[in-house]
Amino acid sequence: MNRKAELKRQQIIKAAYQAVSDKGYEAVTLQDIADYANVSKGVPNYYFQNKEDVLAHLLAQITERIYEKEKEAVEKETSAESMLQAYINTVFVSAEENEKFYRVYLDFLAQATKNNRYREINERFYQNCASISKQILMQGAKEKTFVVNDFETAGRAIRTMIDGYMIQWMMTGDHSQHRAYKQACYQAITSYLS
Amino acid sequence: MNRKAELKRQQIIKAAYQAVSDKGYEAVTLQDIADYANVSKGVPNYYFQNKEDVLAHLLAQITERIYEKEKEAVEKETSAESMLQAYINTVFVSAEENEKFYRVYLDFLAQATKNNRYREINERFYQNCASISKQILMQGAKEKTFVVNDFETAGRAIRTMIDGYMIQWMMTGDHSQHRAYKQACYQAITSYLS
DNA sequence: TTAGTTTAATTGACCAGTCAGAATAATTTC
DNA sequence: GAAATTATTCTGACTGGTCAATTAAACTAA
Repeated sequence: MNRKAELKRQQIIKAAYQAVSDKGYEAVTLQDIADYANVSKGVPNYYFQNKEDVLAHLLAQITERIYEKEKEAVEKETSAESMLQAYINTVFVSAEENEKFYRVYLDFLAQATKNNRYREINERFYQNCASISKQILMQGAKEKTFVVNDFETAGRAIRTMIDGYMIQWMMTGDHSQHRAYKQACYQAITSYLS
Repeated sequence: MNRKAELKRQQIIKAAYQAVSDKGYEAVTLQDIADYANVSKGVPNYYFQNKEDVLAHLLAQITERIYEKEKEAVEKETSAESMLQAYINTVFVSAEENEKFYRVYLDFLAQATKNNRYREINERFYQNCASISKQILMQGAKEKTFVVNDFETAGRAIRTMIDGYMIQWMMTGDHSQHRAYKQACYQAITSYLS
């Protein structure tokens, strides 16, 4: 019952993810989302308040999932360096997944400047990312692997470089450069932290 | 004659800039652009092929102007450190101008993943930025102020951090943090280069 | 049967681009 | 230098199309 409804909602969110990735945030229609989910046009409106509601759930879900993956990967490691490496590896999973995610995420970031709901969801994501960075940095400080004055500042710097490199990679439109950007990102961060 | 037409085109591009900043890339209509320019609906279509053409000219113009300002500011300086400082100062001009520019620019970046014309214009902008970074880094290497292995890599890293910090600042929605983000950006770059 | 779910049809709104004709500016002619 | 002619620019109604959201009808499974 409620379980089945939850599955349906998942189905719609997943379809919305694919649809936004293919067509872009604004271009996407409820019809598209319904088509990708193999349901009729009315269904998304039945399970969600409106189009924005579907998309807000989508943003919340993809950022939450990314965070959980990152957290899990980092917590498996023990040394600061391997934690950082695991973090970067999880962020730069693969060209295909990264392109899909950042196409959608970038669209939401652009919207977030005018939409408080998206901004809040993203704010939570940033804070989650900051908590991961802090974990890595504290380990690094303990080991004396990294030189850290202020955890807050350094944590922000890490996410800055990740997002910055990812966007630049996106703009090249060249999947084969994925590995190179990942390494450049890792080196920029370690260079910053030493 | 041709001069007058050019003024009119400028008027429309300027109006489009304001309109996109206020309403967002996709939400903006030709009617909005006409309204902001105080002309009737047909005028943008008279001076440009279509809506996308107006917006492509807008992107080309704002990126070109930013580049020219940055270049001019950097070339006034002589030491690597002051060049870098001048660069950052020009990027982080003021909260108001930065918000306006990045609101629009971020919208275009999101579009660029699906629009080759925008991607190419942005690519040119990236290359222009890279040439500025290179100028600073070469001076830094000569002075031995900065440690640089690869100009290409370091140049990209600089722009990465600038864009990353600017986006994070945008997401805070807090104008009063502008100065803090500027300094954080400067410190991250110098820290990376030493 | 009936509550939950899905489909199909409808409504009302919006928009890009077109175009015919109006208005204005430039040029020519006498 | 005024009138006539031509070129340029502007206007806004109109077209064809799209869309979100609503509604009512149909289906389904307990």
